[in-house]
Amino acid sequence: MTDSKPAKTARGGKRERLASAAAQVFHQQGVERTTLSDIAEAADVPLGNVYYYFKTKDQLVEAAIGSHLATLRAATDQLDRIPEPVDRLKALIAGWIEQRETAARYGCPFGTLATELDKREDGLDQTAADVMRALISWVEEQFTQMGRADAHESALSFVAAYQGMAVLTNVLRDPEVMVGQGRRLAEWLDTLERDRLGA
Amino acid sequence: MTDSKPAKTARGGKRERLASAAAQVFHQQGVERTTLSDIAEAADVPLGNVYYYFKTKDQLVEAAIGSHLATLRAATDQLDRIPEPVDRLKALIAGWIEQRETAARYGCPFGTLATELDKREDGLDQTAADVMRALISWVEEQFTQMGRADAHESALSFVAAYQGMAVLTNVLRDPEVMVGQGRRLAEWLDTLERDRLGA
DNA sequence: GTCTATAGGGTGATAGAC
DNA sequence: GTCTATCACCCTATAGAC
Repeated sequence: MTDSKPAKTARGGKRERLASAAAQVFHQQGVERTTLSDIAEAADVPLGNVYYYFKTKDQLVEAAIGSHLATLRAATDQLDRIPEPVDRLKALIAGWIEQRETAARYGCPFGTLATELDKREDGLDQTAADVMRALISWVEEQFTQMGRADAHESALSFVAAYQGMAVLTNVLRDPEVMVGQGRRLAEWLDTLERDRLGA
Repeated sequence: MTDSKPAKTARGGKRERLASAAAQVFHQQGVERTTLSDIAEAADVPLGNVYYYFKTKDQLVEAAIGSHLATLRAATDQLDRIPEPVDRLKALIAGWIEQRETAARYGCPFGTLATELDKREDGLDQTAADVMRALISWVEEQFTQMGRADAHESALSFVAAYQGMAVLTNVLRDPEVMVGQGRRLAEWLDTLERDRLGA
């Protein structure tokens, strides 16, 4: 989806550099406030050259979404090595807490992008929705393995809790919100496990 | 803050019309994608005339935030008439669920605005943060009246849960997410009350 | 007070030299 | 394949007629 060119890209992988620079700058400035020259500069590529790799700005947005999906895949691949599903979810929370300073300044890298794209009327919002669905599915699988009958609803609650605490952390500009709310989310997981073992 | 002009506004309250039109159009299109002529048209005011009431686009953003604060105040004033604090929170959730179709299409009117403003570096994001704090404070007061020792943290969780379900409802374009997650949030309130009465 | 016409600045996109 | 120069457009904001 991201790099299916007939093996023409010479060296340096400028396309990847542009895609990942786009993801970063979009996160910090938002899509609308970001100019192509901002991205070119961040990727250290001459402005006019951008159009050789991406014909439109929207294609850069699409590439940025792909970049987020790749990041998600890499993260869940790592988490899947943890034996217990509940610990995988806790490790995911720990990762979010680690990113608290970034979240306080710019919000969730993917959530804020998806929110911005949802104001538009083109199909880009659906591409973003697919990434969110991928996260929810992975979380749902953990709840299923934990033996929860309401795995899907629980997964929605779990991801919603994260998105919500990211919004508050960002709006209040307070990384400690992420710490405190992340802890409460982890405690909720403990409650679920206790109920399961107790019943 | 919104209308402190020396009683010059002739008739019709064009200033208020512009402020509330701005809030609505910003919600649907986002601030950056909204032009002054979009707002002028929505408020049924000639484009050039906008500058008589607001010298810059940023002042319209500020007015829109003020409009959201007024909406919040009106809502909590109504809710305060309900005898039991837990029922006030439940009524708040019910109101959010009622707005589910709008949330599915454009997200939380205030949360998405605050998120967009947080990408900027001017002080407008702090004005938005004040409104979020006002909501959290009101919710916290209800938890305090319910006898919760962790009223502040609970209020953050409550508002975060709403913001999160609004994000998912919006990104997934599915109003039913708000229904299902709203119900779970209400059930959590029931759990708290049961624990309190049981202990 | 109200509105029209327009200036001024900046951005996405293209043509074509190297 | 790589990059520079530039076009064409749109939007904010202003000057000034009514």
